Amino acid sequence: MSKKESILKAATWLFAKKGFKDTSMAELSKITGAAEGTIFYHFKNKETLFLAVLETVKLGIINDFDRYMAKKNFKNGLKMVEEVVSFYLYLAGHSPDLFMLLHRHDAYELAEANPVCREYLEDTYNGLVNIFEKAVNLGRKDGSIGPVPARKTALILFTLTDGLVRFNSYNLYNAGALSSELIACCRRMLVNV
Amino acid sequence: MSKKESILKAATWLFAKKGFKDTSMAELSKITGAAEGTIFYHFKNKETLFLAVLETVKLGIINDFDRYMAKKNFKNGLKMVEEVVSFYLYLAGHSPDLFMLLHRHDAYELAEANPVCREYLEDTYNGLVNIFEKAVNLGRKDGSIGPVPARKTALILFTLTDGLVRFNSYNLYNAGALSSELIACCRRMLVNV
DNA sequence: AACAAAACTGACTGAGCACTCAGTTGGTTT
DNA sequence: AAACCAACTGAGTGCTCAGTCAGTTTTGTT
Repeated sequence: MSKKESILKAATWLFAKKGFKDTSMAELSKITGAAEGTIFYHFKNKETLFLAVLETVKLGIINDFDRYMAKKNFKNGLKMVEEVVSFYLYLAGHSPDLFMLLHRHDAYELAEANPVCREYLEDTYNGLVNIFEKAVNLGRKDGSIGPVPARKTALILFTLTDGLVRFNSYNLYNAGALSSELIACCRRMLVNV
Repeated sequence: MSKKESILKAATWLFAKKGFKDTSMAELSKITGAAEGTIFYHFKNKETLFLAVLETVKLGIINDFDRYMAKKNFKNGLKMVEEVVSFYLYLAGHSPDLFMLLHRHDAYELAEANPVCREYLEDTYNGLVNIFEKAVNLGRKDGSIGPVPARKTALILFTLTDGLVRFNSYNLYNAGALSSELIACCRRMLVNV
């Protein structure tokens, strides 16, 4: 792994763990073994580094989902929704850093001023919501899902799933214990009666 | 309004707008017209001030809900769920600062080390989830809601509603346009068939 | 009026921070 | 071997910030 790569990797971890402001370049330098100057040689400034991290997060999540979708074929739309929800929870459990970064306010604050940042966020969320929407549309066609508006329902499904992941990271409630109930709720919400 | 009160009020606004780290005592001093020394006379340090803010947030939200519940009587449990969701969205729209503070990571990070902070958060969330649970239990009894586990369902309803509020504050999607669909989803999720 | 306590002040301090820059290293080209 | 260059270094710089403190003003009490 090149020094640039290890800086990026450690930065992802640190930004996720501590947030933008509480991540210091001195600590990043210590963790990676790279001099502070080296960090600024590869990344113009802290904000640029953060943007690079956001891009890898976006690519990482979208790539994980693509690979999952490629090797699966779903019985019907409703089943697909259920499995997408499950996979989302699985991913969030296995790559907590990626989701933690999306759940902090840092990126949204930067997005207000920085169009590139905004684009990364929109791409990430659109990619995810689109998958839910595809599943709902499939279910509408094959009859497993009732007459619900696809896009809005996809947004709600996504919000619900993502909200549970977030709650889990707060350590206030154990959202893991809710996952099967979550899927039951989605089913009741969608199923064609 | 005493100087202490105006410091607390301005701090709530600033912490919500900028987060803990990006809120400076110098700016707080300028906004309130109180000298920096005055702030530290009333609040031992920045963290103590933040805790005081969190307490007012907790009291504010719980108080708002209490007053709402006191003057309402609901047709049935399902209707109550719907109206509680609506009221939550209404409150979040009218007191965005309170919810923004709960949606930032500052409080959860502090809660890891500070039991008082953790208690404030748990009280706030428990107060809210309990209201949802009451509504679900009512619906189970009066038959408007099907045989769902009350606590878990309440948690999911809360997560869903709160998730929508959060998404709205990100300015990525307009969650306001989703509120009626949200209530329809809750209804489908709960209704006794 | 005299006094004490509480409220308030703002210049100051020391620590931490992002970022710079003059210089070094090690590999490749001519 | 000379010239070149991208990668790398870390002490140094200027700035911001939370928190302090010695002193002043306001308020309440006798």
